[in-house]
Parts: sequence; C-alpha cells; structure tokens
Amino acid sequence: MDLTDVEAELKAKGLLLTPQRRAIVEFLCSTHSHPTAAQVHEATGAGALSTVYNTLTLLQELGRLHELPQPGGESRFDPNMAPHHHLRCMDCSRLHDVPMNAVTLTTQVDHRTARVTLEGHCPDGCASV
Amino acid sequence: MDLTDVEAELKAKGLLLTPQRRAIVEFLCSTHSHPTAAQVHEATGAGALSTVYNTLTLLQELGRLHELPQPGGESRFDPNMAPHHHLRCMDCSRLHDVPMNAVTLTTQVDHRTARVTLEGHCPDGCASV
DNA sequence: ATGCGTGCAAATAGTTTGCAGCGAG
DNA sequence: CTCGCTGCAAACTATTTGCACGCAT
Repeated sequence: MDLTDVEAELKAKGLLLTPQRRAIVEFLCSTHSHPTAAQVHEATGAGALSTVYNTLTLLQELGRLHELPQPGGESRFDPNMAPHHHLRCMDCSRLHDVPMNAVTLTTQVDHRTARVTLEGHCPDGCASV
Repeated sequence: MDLTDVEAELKAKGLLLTPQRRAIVEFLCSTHSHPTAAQVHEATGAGALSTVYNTLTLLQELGRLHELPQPGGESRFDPNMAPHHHLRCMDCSRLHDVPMNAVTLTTQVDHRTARVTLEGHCPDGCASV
C-alpha cells in the first residue's frame, strides 16, 4: 500500500483523495497489524464510521486491501497484498501472517484452495486474554 | 451424535428431551451437511428460533456439536466431532469436510494450530452460485 | 410445588444504505 | 454548476437476553 500510488489512481479515475481517505491510507501504510473498521476509525479520527467503511470498500475495489471477515466478529483488513496465509488466535482473535510455505496441501485439494486460515494461538503465548 | 446417548445424558443431568430438542437432534443425526441455525429451524419446524439457538448451545456444552462461526454470515454447526478440517466454498459458502492428512504444517506452526479452514471452491464445481 | 423449557419481544453488534448538504473542479 | 463525498440516521442480519407462562416430575 503506497499513498502516492493510491493518489495517482484516484486522480486518474476522477476520484478525490479527501483528508479522511488520506488518513486511512496513511494509517494502513504504517501498521503491520490487521485492524478492524472500528480500529481504523479510532486510529484516524476520520469522521464517520460509515466513511471508514466506504473508504475500505473503495480500497478493496482498487485492489489495495483484502477484507478478512472473521468468525463471529468484526471484519479485519489486510493491506498486505502479497499471497500469504493467516493464523487466528482463538484466545484474543488477533491475526498473524503465515508464510505460504508453512502449509502444504495434498494435490486433491490444493488447486481449489486460495487461502488458508489456521485456528490456534498467538506465537508469543498471547498476553491479552 | 446419537439420540439415545443424548437422551441418557440429559436425563442424568435432570434435563428434558423435549419434542423440540428431539427433532433437532434427529435432524443433526440425519445430515452430513453443516447447517445454519436457520436451516435447522426450517428443517425441524422446532418452534422458535431462539429455542433452536438454546438447544444448539446446549448440545455444544454436552460436547455433541461444534459451532463453526463463518466469516460475514451465519454460524454453521457440525455434529461430526471427529477431528477434521474444513473447506469453505467462496462461491456458495458451504462447508466440506477435509481429512486431517490433507494438510501438512511446518513444525513452527503446527503445535499451536487446532483446526484449519481452507478457502476455495466446491469439489463438484458448485452448481448453486 | 418446584423449576426447567418455550417462545415472544426487545436488545445488541456489525454493517449497509438513503439522503441532504458541502465542497472541489 | 455538477458531481463526488461526508456524515447522520435508519435499516438490516445474526444472535442474545428477559420474562411470563406451561408442563413434567
């Protein structure tokens, strides 16, 4: 995710880089976590929550962001577009990136599978239960 | 999931096998799918939706059922308590069982991982898009 | 009579949508 | 002026909770 790229693409499509959108993109550039919409909203102070949703949806359409809908809770958003898997902590619900080569699938199943979510526990033992 | 077992355990705990509970357990015994609460409700006609939720929660407490919360939608319920993974179809959202040995994890990650969800497509090509 | 269970209705959480008004080109 | 964008509020979906009544023991 690169602010200059996003700005250029928006301009090319006749769209605006408003202060709200700028703040959201800058925040996403600056974090390696997988924030929820509410966390983006709080971190940026970017106006209304619905504006945050609008912007996150827009960034997905631009292919700058993946939405990661979470079981039983808020979606999380991942600005890392490189192919990778995720580990979701069953204690604290946070996501961790998992490299592609950490998971091997049998050939009967792998060609139909795009992404994998592991359900387990934080590598660090997860303080925030 | 076995109706006789459930009945015995309920009795032993001073709980009742009401008609609603019986219908829900029988339906779950008879299916290999991973129904949502609404599907259980519709299939059994078992009174109120909240009763279905109550019963499904009870069956989880008895260790007869796994809840499988789904990204962005309704939870699905799995009466198959044998350890296995799942493949979720990104087109139709249905779940398929995946044998444990279809997935291999590196040692850095496997000891913290209980279950795995693959995101891909139905084996049969998935008619119901 | 005791108390579990049902089922209605209301509350809740996360997200989406409709719409009036503002502001940039 | 035109059109995109914001932000409020209302709608919506899935789920949970409170409570009064009913039935089994």
